[in-house]
Amino acid sequence: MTSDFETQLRAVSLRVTRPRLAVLAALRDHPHVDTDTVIALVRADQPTVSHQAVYDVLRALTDAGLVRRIQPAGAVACYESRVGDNHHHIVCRSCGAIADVECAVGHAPCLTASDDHGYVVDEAEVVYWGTCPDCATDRTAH
Amino acid sequence: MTSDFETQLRAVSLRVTRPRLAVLAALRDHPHVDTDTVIALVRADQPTVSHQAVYDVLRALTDAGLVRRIQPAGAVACYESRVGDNHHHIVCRSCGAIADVECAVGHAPCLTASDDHGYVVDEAEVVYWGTCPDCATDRTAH
DNA sequence: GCGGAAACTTGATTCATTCCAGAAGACTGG
DNA sequence: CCAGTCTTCTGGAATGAATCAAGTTTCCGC
Repeated sequence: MTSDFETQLRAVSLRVTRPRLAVLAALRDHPHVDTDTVIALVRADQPTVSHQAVYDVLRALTDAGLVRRIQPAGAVACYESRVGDNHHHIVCRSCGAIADVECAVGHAPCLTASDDHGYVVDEAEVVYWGTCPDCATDRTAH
Repeated sequence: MTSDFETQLRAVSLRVTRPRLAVLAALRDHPHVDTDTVIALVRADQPTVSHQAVYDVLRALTDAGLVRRIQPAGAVACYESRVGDNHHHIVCRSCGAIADVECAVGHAPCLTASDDHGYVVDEAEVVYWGTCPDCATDRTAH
């Protein structure tokens, strides 16, 4: 598993360092975490890692395509390690929880813009907004 | 036109003030502007308006549903006055320009999550990422 | 092992956004 | 038309995620 991360890093020509392995491990175990949480998780394993290193690593991994950065409006940036499978997210308006949603159609016919204004579109991102089960229960229970 | 804004404000039980009218006018004339630009546009008409008032007004108008807040990942918040017509946006990765896209299908069949994880979904937001014509030209011309 | 380059540490800085207290302005009932 | 009341606005300070900068350490090919 650790060696798996190592393989991933080498595949994109990135050096294998402890902070990077720790970040990848943290994201594997905790999907949809914000930067602060990543820092805390990494430090549980490697206490001397600076927050700057985590920001740096997350940027490097995002640029390399190993992790994906998601940032719903009004929330801080979150990261996840699932990439390349075209899935989307549901965000709770109340508590900010994020859940994965498989792309309903796979080949995404609906995600071709009707009028692209001359833009070259390379990705369509879908965010569903709603209320998560916990918050819905709270509201009903009042 | 000004009286039109006044009618809109009264319809949602908001007081009619100069800053609010100026913000609505600015958004009508300039779609997809960030907060700083709104402040500049408002001050062109009402030089004494504080930045805090603009933030306050934008929040009030957003809560009331008169304007819509959009915030693509990695960009500051932008606002637009088109609401209620279920349109989406194309964002240029290079320069951040935003263009409107009509909803391709109207009733949005593709925007029903395949597995909602128990969430109550009330909105599906679509953001297309790509390159705008200007940036595409620059890149080709090199 | 060794040299060069990428990555990390520490600390300060930026900038959008929010918080706060007091003053001003807008609506309601008389 | 006028006073009272409550929302809204002004001005200034504070917050916090994210970035920048300089110097040191670590990694990798040779």
